[in-house]
Amino acid sequence: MSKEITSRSVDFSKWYNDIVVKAGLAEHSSVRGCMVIKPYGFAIWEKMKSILDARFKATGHVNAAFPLLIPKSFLSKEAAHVEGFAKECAVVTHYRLKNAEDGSGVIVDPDAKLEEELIIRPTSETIIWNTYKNWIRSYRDLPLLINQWANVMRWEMRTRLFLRTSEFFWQEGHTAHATKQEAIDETEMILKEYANFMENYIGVPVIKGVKTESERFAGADNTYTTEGLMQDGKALQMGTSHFLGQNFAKAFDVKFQTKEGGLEHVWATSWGVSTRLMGALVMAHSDDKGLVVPPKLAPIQVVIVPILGKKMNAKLDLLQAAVDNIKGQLDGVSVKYDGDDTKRAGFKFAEYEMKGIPLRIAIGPRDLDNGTVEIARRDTQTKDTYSIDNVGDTVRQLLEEIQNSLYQKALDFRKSHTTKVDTFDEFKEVLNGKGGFVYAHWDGTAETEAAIKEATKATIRCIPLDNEQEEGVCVFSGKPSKQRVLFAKAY
RNA sequence: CGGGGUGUAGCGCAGUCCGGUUAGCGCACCUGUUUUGGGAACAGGGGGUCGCAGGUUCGAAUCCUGCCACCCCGACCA
Repeated sequence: MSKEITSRSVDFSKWYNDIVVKAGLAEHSSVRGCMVIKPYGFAIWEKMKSILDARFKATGHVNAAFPLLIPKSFLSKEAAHVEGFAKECAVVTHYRLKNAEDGSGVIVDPDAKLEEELIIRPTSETIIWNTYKNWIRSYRDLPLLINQWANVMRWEMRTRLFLRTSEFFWQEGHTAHATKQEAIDETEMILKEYANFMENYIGVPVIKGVKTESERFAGADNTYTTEGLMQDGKALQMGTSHFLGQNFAKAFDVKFQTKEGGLEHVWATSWGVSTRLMGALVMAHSDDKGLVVPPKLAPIQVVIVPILGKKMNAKLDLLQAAVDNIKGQLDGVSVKYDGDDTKRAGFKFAEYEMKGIPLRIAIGPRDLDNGTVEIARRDTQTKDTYSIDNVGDTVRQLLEEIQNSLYQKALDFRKSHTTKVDTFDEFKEVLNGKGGFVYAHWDGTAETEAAIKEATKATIRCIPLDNEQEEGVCVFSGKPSKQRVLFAKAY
């Protein structure tokens, strides 16, 4: 057994790391804080991308690409923005290397110092709004609905594969609108798209809500979020959508002429999801045998493994016919046939379980005699024998069942890990016990929020949208409160 | 940036305290034979600047000095 995975119950972090590495999703690179996303991991990310990209386009957005490097001065134009990001920016100071005179290798050429340093984008609002200034003149240029798929860099102190790396991949939408309401509508529309994707594709139920001021994106008037719950009872912010007000329009002086001839600053949004979603996928569904990939995101949905050997050697023609038969019935399903005769079937079973392939079809000599196949579900680890004649229908139905069942399981988990509390003792007890989401009354002040974080490490994940209004008192300060907010320990 | 730990074959490790054959083990890899319905067995084989740089010594993976890298735990964050 060369590929043992640390059990979730022993060490959740180690378990997570083991899955990511051993399922072939990603590994640490030689660059501190940066990972290599391996082909299998990237294939899943590509599926996420193509689904999201289609939705962005269906809702009127187009893709573009803006520079990786941003003049340092741009960042400082929006006060809150610079405050939020300055501490984690990588800075380019020179544009040339040269050989050291003592032959010790290559060094930075001190004569090639940049007049203005460039930062590697931690996010692109500034370079984009600097550009939008030139693109927007009239109300007829609006709305401007642009997305970019890009990598960004934030110099993190501590990193974890997919969940927090210095460089990460994401999409960032940046839109400009003529009215405040239109920008808010855009922000909320995207949030719904995100939630839909997370629930129906990744299979993770999410709470939609708005962030408190202290958790808000640097430069936003309002930040909307989708919060998922992982198997260890910690929350993961899976996507955010920001209403930027006129902050960037004012900082970069982006005005448009109205129909009536007036001159006004435009209203903005930005929104993004990142490769962090890969982490959510892992932590929501996987088990001690490895990764579990929801069928809709699986690069390979079905793997066919023949049971090779002496008995099978006499029936290779029949095997080929059976494989062709199965593949013929699975048009539109992603199928891999693994006829590698240097590895044994048992080895392959374990390997594909590690990689989370939703369905495995095994065909042995007995199956060929009986006109059957054995189909194993990755999620439930159950095996059953089915007739080969309608394997297409069977597979399609099972894939759908798996997709639904993963979501349902995650939903059940969330239900059993969501607690309403009315006292601070209860609050601490739940967080130190089973964890999960905690709904509690909060007096609405940043001081209380900070004090609770200090005392429990839990933060306000969001104030849920359409939140039930209910009179109560803050669990911490005892001051009056009109609603419960969502607390959790978070990634 | 603080605390802890680790650097020896692709991966995981032993050896380091107490210096001394040709640096060893498991997995992986290559060749062959027998196998093949849940990670095959046997036989043979290839693969090493012992993190880097100095120093001590007849002799250094091992002792000394300096440096570097990475991982884990905290503070910051999607």
